[in-house]
Amino acid sequence: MRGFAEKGLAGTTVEEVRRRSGASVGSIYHHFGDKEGIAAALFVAALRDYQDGLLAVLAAGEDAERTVQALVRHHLRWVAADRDRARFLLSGRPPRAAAEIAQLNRRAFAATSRWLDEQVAAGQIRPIPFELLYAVLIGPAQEFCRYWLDGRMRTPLRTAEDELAAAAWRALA
Amino acid sequence: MRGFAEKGLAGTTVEEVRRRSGASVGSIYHHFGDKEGIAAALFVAALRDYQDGLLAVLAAGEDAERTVQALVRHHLRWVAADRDRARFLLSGRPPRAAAEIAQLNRRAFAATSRWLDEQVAAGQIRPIPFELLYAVLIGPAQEFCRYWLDGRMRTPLRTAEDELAAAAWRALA
Amino acid sequence: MRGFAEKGLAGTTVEEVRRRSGASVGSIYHHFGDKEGIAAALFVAALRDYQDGLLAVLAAGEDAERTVQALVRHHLRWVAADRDRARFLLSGRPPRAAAEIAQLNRRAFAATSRWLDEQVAAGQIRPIPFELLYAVLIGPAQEFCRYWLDGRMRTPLRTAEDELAAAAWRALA
Amino acid sequence: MRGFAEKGLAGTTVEEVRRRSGASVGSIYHHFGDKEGIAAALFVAALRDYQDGLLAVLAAGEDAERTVQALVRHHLRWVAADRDRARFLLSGRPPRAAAEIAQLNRRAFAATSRWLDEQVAAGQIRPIPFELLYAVLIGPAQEFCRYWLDGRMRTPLRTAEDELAAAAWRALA
DNA sequence: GATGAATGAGCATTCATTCAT
DNA sequence: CATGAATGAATGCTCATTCAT
Repeated sequence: MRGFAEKGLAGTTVEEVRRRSGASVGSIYHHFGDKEGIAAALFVAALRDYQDGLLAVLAAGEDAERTVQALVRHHLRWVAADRDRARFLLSGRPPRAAAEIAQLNRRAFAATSRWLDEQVAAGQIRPIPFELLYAVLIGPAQEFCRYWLDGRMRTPLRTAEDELAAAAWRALA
Repeated sequence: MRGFAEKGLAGTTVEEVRRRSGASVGSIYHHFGDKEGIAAALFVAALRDYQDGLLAVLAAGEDAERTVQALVRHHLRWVAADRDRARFLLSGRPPRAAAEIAQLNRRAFAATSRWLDEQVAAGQIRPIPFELLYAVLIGPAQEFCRYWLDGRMRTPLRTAEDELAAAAWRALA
Repeated sequence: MRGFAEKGLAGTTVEEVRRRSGASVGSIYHHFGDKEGIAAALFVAALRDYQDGLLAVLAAGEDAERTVQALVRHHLRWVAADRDRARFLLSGRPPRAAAEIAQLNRRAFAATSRWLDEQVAAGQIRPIPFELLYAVLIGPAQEFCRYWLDGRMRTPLRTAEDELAAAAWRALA
Repeated sequence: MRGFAEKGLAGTTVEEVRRRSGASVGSIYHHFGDKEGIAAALFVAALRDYQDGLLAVLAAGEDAERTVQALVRHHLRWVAADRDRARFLLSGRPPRAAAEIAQLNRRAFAATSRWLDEQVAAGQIRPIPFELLYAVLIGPAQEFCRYWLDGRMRTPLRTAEDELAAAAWRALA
C-alpha cells in the first residue's frame, strides 16, 4: 500500500509487494493476475471502506448541519486512521477495475444525491448542482489532508476539524 | 508534461520525453542531469507560473470579496488553460528541486499571509489559522478541478466558477 | 573469460557474456549480482585452481631442487592449459571479492612460507625475504608467459621449461 | 595516465582525460584523433623513456655482472619514479600504434641481442635463447614491481634491489 | 587551432511475468 | 495452490565523437 501510495503503480515493484506482504511472487500472481490487479484490489477495498463510513453518516438521519459536519469529520478521521491507505485512495489514479469502482460510486452517488434533494427541498441546503456538492463539502478537508499527509501542516487534524466542518456548513447552508 | 501528469515520474520514459521534445537524449541529460531533473524543471516552471497569477491578484488590491473570488477564478482558469500542466502540478508529487520550490513557496506564503492579516484586521475575513486558509479558499475549486481533469464532470469550468467563487466567499466572510 | 582477459572488465559487455555462456541476462544477474560479480567469480575459480596445483607440489615433499623446478613447470603448464583463463588471472586486476581472494592467498602463503623456512633451515635454499621468494621463483616463468600469451614468443612453452626451471634453481640454491 | 593504468582503455573516459589534462575535448581530438590515440601516445612515450634508460646501461660498457645488476636496478628505479606511468606500461596492453612500438622494440632488441652475443662469446653469460633472456633477467624484478605497485609489498624497492640484482646475476652467470 | 554543446548508438541493469517443480 | 529461478524486453544513462562557432 505504502509503495503504491508513495511511488505510484509504475514506481512500485512486485518484489516490494512480495517483501511487504510475505507472500511469494507466484502466489501474488495467482490471486491478482498482474501488478495492476494488486493495486486495483487495494483501491477497491479502500474505496469501499471510505464510502461505508460516508453512507453510515447519511443513514444516521441527523439534521443537515450535523450531517455536513459529520461528513467532514469522517473524511479527516478516515485519513488519519491509515495514512498510507489514504494517500493511495486520494492519489486518485484508480487502477483499472473500472467496473467495480463504478458500481461502488453509483451506490454512493445515489445515496448522496437523494440526501441532497431532500435537504434542498426542506430548505436546509442551498440549491447547488450535485456535481459541485462534493467539491464544496469535502474540498477544503481534502486539500488540508493532502498537505497534512505530505507533512506540511503543523495543525493537528483534530484542531482542523472544527474549522473545516464549520466552513463547509457556511458554504452550503 | 503529459507523460509525467498521466503516468508519474516512474511511468514516463525518457524516450517519450525525447520524442515529444524533439531534443536528443544526450542533450536532455546535458541540461537536466537525470529524469527527475526534467520533471523538477517542469514542476518549478509550472509552479512559478501559477503563483505569478496568484500574486498578481493579491497585488491588484481589490476588496476582500473580489479578491477571494478572483483567486478562485484564477485557479480554475489556470487549470483550464493547460490541462496537462495543471494535472502535473496538482498531482503534487514535487520531484526533488526542494530548494527552489521552497523559495517560491516562501514568496507566495509571505504575500498571502500579509494579505490575510490585513483583511482580518479590517474585519473583512473571519479569523482563520493561516494553514487552513488555502484549504478553505481553494479546496473546493481544487477538488472540482481534479474531477474535471479526469473527465468526470460535465459542468463546464465557466459555469462552476460562479458557484465555487461564491461558496469560497461564504466560507471566509 | 576470454572477454575479461582480452578487454578487461569495462571492455567486456554483459551481452557478450550472455552469448558465450548461453544463460539469459536475468539469470546471470540473479546469480552474480552485477558484471563485476561475474568477473569476481571467474577470478576466484581460476585462482583456486592455480593454487591447488601449487599446494599439491609443495605437499609432494620432494627435495628442494625438484620442488622448485616443479613449481616453475606447474606455472607454465597451467598457463598453457587454458590461455584465456591464464590471461585473465595474470592480468592481475582482481575484481572485488577481496575477502575470498585474501582467504585463498592466506592459505597459499602459509604453506609456501612454511616450506621456505624448512628449506632455508636445511640449507637447501638461500635465505631470502619471503616477499621476494615468489618473484625470484616464478618471475621469469611469469614474464615469459606474458609474452607467450601475447603471441610474441616462438619458443614453445615445453622448450622453455627446462631453461626457466634451471634458472630458478640457480637463483635460489 | 592514472586512468588508463588503473582502469584500462575502456574504463577511462575522455571526460576524465580532459579533466586531468586541462585541455578541451575538441583539442584532445584534434591532437590524438581518438581515445585510443591518447593512450597510444602515452604508451609510446613511456616505452621510449624506459628503453632509453636500458640502452644507456648497455652503452656504458661495464662488465657483464655490473651490467646485469644495473639493468635490474634501472627497472626498479624507473618503476618507482612514476608509479602511474609504470603501471600503465607494465599493464602490457599496448594500444594500437603498433608501428611505432615495433620500431622502438627493434631498436632495443638489436642492442640487447648484440650485447648478449658478446657476453656469451666472452664466456661471461651462459648461453641462453635470446627470447628467454629478458624473462630471466627482468622477470623477478618485474614480478616484484607488480605486487609493489598494487601495494602488496612492504619491502621498499631499494631494499629489494640488491637481492633481485644478485639473483638475476646468479641465474645468468 | 580551440571550445564545448549536441548527438545517438550502446550498455548495464531492472522488473513484470511465466512455469516447472 | 505455492514457490522462486529463469526470461528478455524495456529503460535510464553514459560516453566517444562531431561540428558550428
